[in-house]
Amino acid sequence: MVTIKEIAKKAGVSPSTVSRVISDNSRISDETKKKIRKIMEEMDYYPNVMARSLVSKATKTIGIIMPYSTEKAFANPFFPEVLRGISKAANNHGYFILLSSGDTEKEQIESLYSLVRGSRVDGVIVTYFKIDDPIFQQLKKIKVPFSIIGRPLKLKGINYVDNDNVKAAYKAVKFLIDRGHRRIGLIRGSSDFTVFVDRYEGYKKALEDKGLALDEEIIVSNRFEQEGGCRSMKKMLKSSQTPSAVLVTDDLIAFDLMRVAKELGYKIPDDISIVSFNNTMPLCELSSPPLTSIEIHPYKLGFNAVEILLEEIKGKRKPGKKVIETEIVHRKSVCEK
Amino acid sequence: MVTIKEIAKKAGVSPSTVSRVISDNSRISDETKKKIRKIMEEMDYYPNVMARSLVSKATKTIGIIMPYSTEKAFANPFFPEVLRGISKAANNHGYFILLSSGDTEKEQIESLYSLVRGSRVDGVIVTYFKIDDPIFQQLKKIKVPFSIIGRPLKLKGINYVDNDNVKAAYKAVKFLIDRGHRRIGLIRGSSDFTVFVDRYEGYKKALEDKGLALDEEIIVSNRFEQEGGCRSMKKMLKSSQTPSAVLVTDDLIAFDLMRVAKELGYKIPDDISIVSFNNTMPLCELSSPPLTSIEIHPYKLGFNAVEILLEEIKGKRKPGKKVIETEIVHRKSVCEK
DNA sequence: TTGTAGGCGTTATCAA
DNA sequence: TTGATAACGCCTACAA
Repeated sequence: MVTIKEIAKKAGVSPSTVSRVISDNSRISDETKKKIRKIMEEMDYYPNVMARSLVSKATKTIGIIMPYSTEKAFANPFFPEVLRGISKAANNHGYFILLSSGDTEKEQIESLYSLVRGSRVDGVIVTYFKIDDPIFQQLKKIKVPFSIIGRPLKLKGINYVDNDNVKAAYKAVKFLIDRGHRRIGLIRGSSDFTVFVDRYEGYKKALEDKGLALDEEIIVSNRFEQEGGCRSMKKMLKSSQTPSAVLVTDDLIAFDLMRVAKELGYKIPDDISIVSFNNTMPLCELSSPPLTSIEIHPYKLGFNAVEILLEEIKGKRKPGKKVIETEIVHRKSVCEK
Repeated sequence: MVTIKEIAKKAGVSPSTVSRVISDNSRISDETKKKIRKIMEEMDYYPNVMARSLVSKATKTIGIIMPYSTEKAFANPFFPEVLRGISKAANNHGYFILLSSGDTEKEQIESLYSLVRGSRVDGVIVTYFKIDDPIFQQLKKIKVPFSIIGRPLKLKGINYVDNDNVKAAYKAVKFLIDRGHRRIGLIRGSSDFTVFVDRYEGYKKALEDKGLALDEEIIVSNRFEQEGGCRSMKKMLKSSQTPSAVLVTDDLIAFDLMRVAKELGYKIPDDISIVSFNNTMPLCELSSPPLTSIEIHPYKLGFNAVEILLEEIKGKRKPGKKVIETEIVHRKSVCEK
């Protein structure tokens, strides 16, 4: 491994001169610069990042935290897509990305801890927001710059990127109402995540604004537990008055719903219209019928999470938020009534 | 940031003593150890990784290379799944993972270069093998331990993890033949990747063994180009004698084929049976009909790529390979003839 | 069992 | 415009 010293020796100058050439310091003669650059080339020199970080206190690396376990995270195409955006933005700025892992909450926290405390990263991006997740306390405690994808509960001094989920759900419900639907069900998703809370909020608001009553009978709360979820879906569909449309907070769940509905003999969209979230590709296009879904632009979410974070790291701005627009992608799972 | 020195001062010992306690050196009295550990706890000490790597020459980090662009890579659920396996194994060994990015071949190589030459990583995993991809020359040139997911062309001295793709394709074709199919088409995939070359090999071998002729008319080479792909598929389906079954080298392509086939009025599996590769979930289950596909265990591929790599890094073994078994997952896209 | 001193590869400060 | 020198935080002979 060739070092700055060896270059210096070969060039007959001091190590500091070489260092200055590397940083393109203005007070080095062009002549020396040229000479030294040539030697660096010849000797195939590359600066040692470790040594550099040791003095500069910066690693040019950001840590990424996925929901534990990474296992589940990757199952949902949302996260790879977010990662893509992060990757791209980081790359643009010459930053590297380090994936934090951990199958349990505890491992997750340990991983974060060692990442930050060991000075492996300059900042951290958390790809989700979950209420009461201890990771956020940890994050504040260890005082590392971070940004969140999702809406945190307490906003002061926190960077985050999010969709306006209230609005998105509102628009979706309005979309259904405009097409003549009056009895609209909801599959909510875990209320531990602000995403789902917000979508619920938008749903309620839209019904209210249009003078439609909220009916708990056609609101399903269960989620990730496949089993309970299916049972609740069935219950909803068989309720005293079957909904003519359902808003679902995640495509993957919507597919389950479609399956359940078909099992019970309902036709989609004739008997039941469905609008869902995430516009998961190619799933939404391939399902039958193709699913009308709300594009939330996970790539942009990731991309902007990096931008915001780096602005803070570079001291250019105070923490703030960035909202990514959403739009409904029309397919075949909704009919007019 | 609390350092070893501060701990030393507080404890009234020398920094080296503290360092020895950290590495649990056997020649430090239990008493001192206990005392110092307590102080470290109190002062919330955490060793600085950069400083440590600077002297130890190890980063406890492995770099991951996805096909450029990371963009496309994540579109195929195969890669997230591989990443999961890598992540898990790395975590088990206390290693971190650094994602290499780059939208172009050139960027990719630069990224790898700075990763390795900057001493950011102890080793590298390449998640694919592409014939003549300059990344591999680069890899050899910079002399970094690495392992590959996929079968490299020259095997000597290279770590790799792979399925036996020849065998897998062979079994798939045999499976179709056993069910009465005699005219079996193939959608090959780019011959730049050994994966696809091998699957083609297995296909040919199976036909040969069973005394069936190879018919170029029902072998489609195009791939990633959506357009040309569809046209070729149509051509195959409309060939002088439509195949009763098709082997497809990637689920995502199989879905395209299904769509094209349906457009042309063919029923699946009644008119055309399909077997494909990757067992992409939940896609394979959700498609109609659900797709019979070959599980290649991407998680295991990733997991073992790490294991092999770390064995080499730790000097425990010579480079070698590891083969991951495959199996056909039976669904509804194949019928008896 | 512990301390001293030098070094890992860079950068930054202060002189020259 | 350049060179010494110290420092970043840690590790490891070599001494004691």
